[in-house]
Amino acid sequence: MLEKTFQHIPGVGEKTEEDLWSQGCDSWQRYLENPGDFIVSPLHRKRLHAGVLESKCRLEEFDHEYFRRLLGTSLSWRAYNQFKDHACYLDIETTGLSPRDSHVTTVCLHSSRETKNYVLGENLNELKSDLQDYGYIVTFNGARFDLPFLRAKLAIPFPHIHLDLMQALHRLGYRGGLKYIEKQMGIRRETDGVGGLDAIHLWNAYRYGTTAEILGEKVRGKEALSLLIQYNREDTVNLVELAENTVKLLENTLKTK
DNA sequence: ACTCACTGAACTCGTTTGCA
DNA sequence: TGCAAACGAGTTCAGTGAGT
Repeated sequence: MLEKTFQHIPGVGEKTEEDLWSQGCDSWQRYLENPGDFIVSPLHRKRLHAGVLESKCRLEEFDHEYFRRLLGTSLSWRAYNQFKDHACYLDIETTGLSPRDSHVTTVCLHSSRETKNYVLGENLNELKSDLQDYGYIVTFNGARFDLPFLRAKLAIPFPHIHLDLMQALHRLGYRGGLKYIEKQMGIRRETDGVGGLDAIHLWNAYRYGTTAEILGEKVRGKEALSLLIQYNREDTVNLVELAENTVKLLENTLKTK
């Protein structure tokens, strides 16, 4: 999908890209082979040629910062398939909603290579350097929650291409939270019924020895942490199927245009 | 409960097109 | 070549909604 995208080239918008596609110009390669076959204004021709050549080079180098800058948030999904091997899926749990008076308690980072959990007071400080191994991040509502939280609390920069599935699914007409949309798409989870507020209770049960009542069961200590990690892990691992479905659906909306 | 990035509508401004 | 109309990209801003 990325290699048929022209909108990231400065001066080229949705209309010009649609116009190129309707003329049969459906990839960078096709444009470079026979640029004269396609009717575009002289200004667009100049920009397209330079833009397509540069895009090809940057993709060969997997220059995620280049594509992050030019694709922006609404088109980041188009780079998903090309950057899948460089992608990680991220979800965090915290003690509240605001970074001002809350902490990050656990984080899960999932990729094709490994699934790693980070826990406050244990290995949370490893997250920042581990993230440098990736060029693409997938989250659910991460643009407004996970990433700003990590920036504020752990000073983590995010030069990655970011696919926020909530925003992408919103454009497809899906409303509601992660668990609700998972159900709609037939994605199952072991920790069904556990929510974000429970994650706070589980952390307190682990850290301060209080008792948390989760799905009618009383848990505390290591058992509470173990359930919190499992919940965090499922939130993250399920993003893979959700991302695959979302990107396919977005591709279909373009085909039916 | 609190936060703020994103969306979409409305607008501006530069470019292209069509005609004489 | 010059002009006016049409088009499209970019910018601004208010409202929305889901995370723990």
